[in-house]
Amino acid sequence: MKIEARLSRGLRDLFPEEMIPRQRMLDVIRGVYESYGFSPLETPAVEYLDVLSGSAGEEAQQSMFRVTNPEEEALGLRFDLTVPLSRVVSQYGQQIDFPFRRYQVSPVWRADKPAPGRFRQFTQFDIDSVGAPSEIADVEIMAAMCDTLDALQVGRYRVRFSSRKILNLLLSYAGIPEDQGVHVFRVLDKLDKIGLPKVKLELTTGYTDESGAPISGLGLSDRQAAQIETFLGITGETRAEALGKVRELFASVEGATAELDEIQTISDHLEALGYGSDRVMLDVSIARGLAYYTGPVFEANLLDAPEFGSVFAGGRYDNLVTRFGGQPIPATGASIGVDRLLAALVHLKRVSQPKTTAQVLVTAMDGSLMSEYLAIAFELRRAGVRTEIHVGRPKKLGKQLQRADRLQIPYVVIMGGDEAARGVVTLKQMEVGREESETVQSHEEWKAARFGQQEVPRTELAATLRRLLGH
RNA sequence: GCCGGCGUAGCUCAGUUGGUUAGAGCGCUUGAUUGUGGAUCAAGAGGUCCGGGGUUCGAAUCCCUGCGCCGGUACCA
Repeated sequence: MKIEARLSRGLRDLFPEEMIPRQRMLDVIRGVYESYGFSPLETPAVEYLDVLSGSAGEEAQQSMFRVTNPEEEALGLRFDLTVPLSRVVSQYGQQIDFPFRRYQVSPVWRADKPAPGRFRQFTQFDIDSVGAPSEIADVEIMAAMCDTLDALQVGRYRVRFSSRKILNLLLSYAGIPEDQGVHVFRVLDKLDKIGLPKVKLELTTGYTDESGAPISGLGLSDRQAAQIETFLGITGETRAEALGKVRELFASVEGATAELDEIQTISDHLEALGYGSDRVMLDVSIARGLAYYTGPVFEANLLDAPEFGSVFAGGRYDNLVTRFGGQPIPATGASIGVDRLLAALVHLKRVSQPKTTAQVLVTAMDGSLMSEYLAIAFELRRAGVRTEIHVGRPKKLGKQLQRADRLQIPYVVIMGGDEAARGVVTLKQMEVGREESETVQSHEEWKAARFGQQEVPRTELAATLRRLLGH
């Protein structure tokens, strides 16, 4: 019986044209993280189900992939890297040198409905400082976010930050019970997506959307909704200006001054380090859906591709390890959505997607010269040039050149009996012909022109290629 | 999860009120050109018409059902 070759929904294979820019991207991110002294950690893809779900409860488990082992224990695939980190910190507490500053790049799984740019397996690249109560740790995370986005050359971007503490002040200000906070924050988090009018309706009476689906409201009063609207309306050209308006609004709220002073400190440090309000904004409408955040929260968007949403986000979570029964350990960090960011950069045409890593193709035209072709290829490899030699069935030169063209291999080495006798090879730069083909009409002319070709003494081939490739 | 739309060649799609042997463009392979990519021309390969069941003399076409994809919405620890 024939089995159909196929993948379960939401999963995908990554071909070379996706993997090559992706690996470059991971290298760049790793470089920035290591420049801050973060160190690598790896944990298994599979964890005990109760470790993963913890206090999150049943609803957390519906989008989790479940797994069983031969002992029939209840296991699941991790859905983020923060929960495994908190497990590690709890499990090895005594042996870890705090602050534990680690990075981790790994796939995670969520059994959500797939959507454009959204898959059931995707890769996160996280940094976190665990055991770091100081707001300096938060400053570093935000600075690292900026440095990473700069290094990736993503174009214009904006990091926005706020704090759960500011949102808690909002609850006091509007007279909303603390236990309703997470629900209110969840609605506020949708502001970018659904807009203010719908947010207000969802906070109060609820509504029926365009498709006829009923959206239940939280039952806040009109007055409370109006207070929240005033709060959400706070903007400023600079962080200082926005912060001033928050101070003004919350002047009568108990404890507001101390909480807001912390934001001030973060902002001052960022300013001193050159992370100005053009890149890092204070935006009090940033809520982040996750319930576990306790302090500053951050979110980065690409200004040229806003439809991709936040590509890099995080915050402070001081209580996460308490679910394992330990003492609270202050922690802060951020996570980059590798797949989403790459999709955005592809969309913006900011990454090239070659189908091969090869820089040179050594063609095999004359079977009697095969050992010479091999010698050339290995000579180039030993000189640090990524080289492919024709290993397919014997083919005409035209077919071999066609492969170089399709795979976007920039250079081709051609050597027939003629060149061999004279101790030279023909080095062809493929891009020249690609440009000239626009104007060439007849095939005879095309062949005769031999675009981008030069003869190079065999002994100088490696040095010439190294120079052309900028080594 | 819920609402709506759509499943025909590798891709994008056409296919008459249900009627012979299911088509087009692009792509692919081969050749024209046995040492030159693009263009052009010629020839060729490629299909369980998403699966299953039903109606009918006859189903890609109509009905039921399962699956998948797309859009919206909910959820997102």
